[in-house]
Amino acid sequence: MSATSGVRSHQGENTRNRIVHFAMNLASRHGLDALSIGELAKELGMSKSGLFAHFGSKEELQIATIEAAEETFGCAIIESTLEMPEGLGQLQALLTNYLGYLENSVFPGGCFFAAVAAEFDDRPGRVRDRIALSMRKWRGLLERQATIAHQNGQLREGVDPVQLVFELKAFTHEANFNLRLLEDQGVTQHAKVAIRSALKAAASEAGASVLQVGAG
Amino acid sequence: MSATSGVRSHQGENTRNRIVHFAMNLASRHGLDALSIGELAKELGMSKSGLFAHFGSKEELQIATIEAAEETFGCAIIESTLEMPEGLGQLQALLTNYLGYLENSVFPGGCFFAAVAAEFDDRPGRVRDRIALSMRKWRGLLERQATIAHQNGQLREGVDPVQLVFELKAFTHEANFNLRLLEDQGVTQHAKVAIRSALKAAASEAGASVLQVGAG
DNA sequence: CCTACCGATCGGTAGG
DNA sequence: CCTACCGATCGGTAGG
Repeated sequence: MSATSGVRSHQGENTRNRIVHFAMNLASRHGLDALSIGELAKELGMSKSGLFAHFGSKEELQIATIEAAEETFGCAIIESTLEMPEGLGQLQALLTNYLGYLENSVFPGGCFFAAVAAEFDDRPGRVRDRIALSMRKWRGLLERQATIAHQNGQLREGVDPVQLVFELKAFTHEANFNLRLLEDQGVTQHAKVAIRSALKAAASEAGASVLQVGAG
Repeated sequence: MSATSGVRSHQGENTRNRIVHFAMNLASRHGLDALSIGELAKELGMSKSGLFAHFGSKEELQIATIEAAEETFGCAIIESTLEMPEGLGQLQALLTNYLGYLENSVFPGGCFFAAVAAEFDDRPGRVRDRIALSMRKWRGLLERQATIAHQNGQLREGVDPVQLVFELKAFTHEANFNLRLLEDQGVTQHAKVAIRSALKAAASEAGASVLQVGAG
């Protein structure tokens, strides 16, 4: 990156980033529909039409918000695993990072995608499609590592990588759900126990050697 | 019930029931907040204020809608299990019925409670509290049967009934989630396989004899 | 980025 | 149950 490339960052882009970042945190708590352009403008100290001009429609604002959340999700959960050897170890790391993302409240309203997926799952359109794309990417990442684990002989015979990922992902979603609505003590503990025992049950001897004992 | 007791059913109650029933199906798709009194009145062919008079506030309408959904949930899932012997068999039947409730679209938007729980989990108030009560009742029912199974020697030593219910409930929620957003083929199949193998792994010899082989 | 404005719809009320 | 209405807010536009 050259010293002058920063010139390309117009002030408009910075403002847009500020808007989207604020919208992302708000949407994790109250949903993408409760994102009112007027309220957003008031809280950011700008005029409604000034904010609106950055997007052109509420739908565009919602999609930009989803894309920003996807990047935040990637930084919190995926990025640190990319240098690990692929397979069972990376799969376990992704799940551990997801639970950390819940515990650390990376979004103030819990998992952004769980929240907006439930909100839009019955409303066809571009917003729903963009959310579904994010969810498929995440599931694909988990399934890819489970499949590599399978190919590397890290899973016991007869273990279906897709079925395994269904079960592991179920535990992470249930943790988010219980944490948000029921505010249980140590609810992520249930998820950690479930994930650890599912991974141990699925691992071959070669696989067991790469599992972190203390982690989820 | 005497032949004249029906006189107590005022016409107002019938209208109220019609409203709540319609609201319940609408809310399973678009949420309890999108329940607009004006739209609801239009679709039911009555005036806004006429409909409003039955509840006095939108919050009361939302709570009445949750209570109606709880009854529908009970009829679809719980009622038929009450005459079964308690323990592992009833636990399995409740889970099987839940998956049937998804497959049969008892609510047009999937599981009513999963939808509204995600919507209100970050909005303190009476609506959220009523949703949380429903969820705790349902979880309590599952934990009760798992505990009875434990006491009856239907579970293997070392199996924690609460942990077991966490895992089983996770599979049912994941099925609802995938079914709504990702519209996967045979997604309840993953849940059925997961539930069956979790129950089999948790069951003692005595427990295994009460499990239905074909069921979830 | 702004002010000023549009029609539509919101929850809720007055009065019958 | 109704008509008629309230103030507030919605997404979006005109014009600068």
